[in-house]
Amino acid sequence: MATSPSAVNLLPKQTKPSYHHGDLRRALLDATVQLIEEQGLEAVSVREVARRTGVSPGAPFRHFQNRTALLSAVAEVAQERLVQAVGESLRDDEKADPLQKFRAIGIGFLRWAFANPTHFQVISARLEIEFDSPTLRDRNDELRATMNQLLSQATATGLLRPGDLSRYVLGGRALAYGLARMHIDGQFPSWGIESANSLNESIAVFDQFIASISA
Amino acid sequence: MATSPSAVNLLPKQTKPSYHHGDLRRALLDATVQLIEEQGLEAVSVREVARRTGVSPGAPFRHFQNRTALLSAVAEVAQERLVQAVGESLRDDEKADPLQKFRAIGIGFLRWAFANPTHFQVISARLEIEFDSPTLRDRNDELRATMNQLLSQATATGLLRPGDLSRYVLGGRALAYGLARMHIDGQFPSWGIESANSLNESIAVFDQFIASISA
DNA sequence: ACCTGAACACCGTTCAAGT
DNA sequence: ACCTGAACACCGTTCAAGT
Repeated sequence: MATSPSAVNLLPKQTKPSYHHGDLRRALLDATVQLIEEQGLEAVSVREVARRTGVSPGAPFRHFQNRTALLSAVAEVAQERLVQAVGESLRDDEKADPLQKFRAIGIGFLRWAFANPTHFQVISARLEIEFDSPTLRDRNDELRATMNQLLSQATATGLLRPGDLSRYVLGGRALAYGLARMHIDGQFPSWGIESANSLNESIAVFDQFIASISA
Repeated sequence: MATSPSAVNLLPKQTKPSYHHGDLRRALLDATVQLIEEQGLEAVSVREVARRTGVSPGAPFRHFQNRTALLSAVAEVAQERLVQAVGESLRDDEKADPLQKFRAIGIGFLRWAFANPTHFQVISARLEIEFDSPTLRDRNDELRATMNQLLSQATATGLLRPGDLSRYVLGGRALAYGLARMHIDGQFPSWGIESANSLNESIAVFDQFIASISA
């Protein structure tokens, strides 16, 4: 109750919270996300984040080793949500056949990336810089294993066109990743696709890929 | 002859060229590329580029409006080379069938991107920031038109699986783009693929895509 | 016409000193 | 234990002054 922002009954003169016991780390992450949403990734400076959070320029360095670590932490949170969204998309199609489940992973990825372009951009930027954290690697391994299994099952039930399974997996992943990147890079307009339609079009492209690799 | 760097017969004491008539613009571009190759995109500062070129901190601004414009100019050169490489790849397969030509475009793209990761990264970074130059848009339109034609012909000659042509085109492009991005992002190792093998594997994935969309 | 070099307003990061 | 605020070495960019 004491940490709740709505608990303003005592000491109303304390306008700026001192964060001396509050959750500065979380506040910094929130401010960073908001700053990215307002001004883009490039505009993120540790000083500006500190300013928005009402602390001194040096304060963030008690919680994050450097600017990269701050952005990396934002990416970590974002990736957690992405993985969760993909997982939910998979669970929504629980009764579907293996190939439809494989599709659900890709569609879940696309839906989330298009709905959260800022977060996807941070994830993507992290990949560009950081040489994989162990948690990230584990999650990748897990998801890849799931996709491989699904395609094995699809093969067993005669749903899949013959071919190298892990190359279908990598292909699906690269396709979804490429579409999402093209979106955040603003490439769709120059491909004759209005922004409003880019998710639908991307899903259609992915669906045609799924149809192509069907038996 | 006066502008040739090998014409060092007169005035050997003039160790640092003054660039007062030389091609400072080109020298700055070269220094930028070299800096990116040595230290990465993030390390590019206008001041460091100026330092390496032997000019004052303000000099580059006579040739480029700002840091972004400098990087953008590097990207422009890079993109020219990419387009040229793709064109050559296409011409190498002049006698091939339409679908093989379509394949040649994708493979040419992949080969170039993997052989020139630095340049590809700059191109990709530019897309992230700049809202398409007219030249870029034209080149995109042209290439897309070519790919569409090829798939039309492939359909006419019964080589292509039924489906939406422009979605195959977009799919092929997104797939190649995604694979190239995964490479420069260093994602292949965490996909169980050694860096040395990532081009071959990417080509194999793309080839399996081509096979999938074959009739 | 093209470059210098000082100047300004910023940054990331560190670290003693405060609470 | 956690934050402040001064300090340092950078940056991007501008602009008078030099050649």
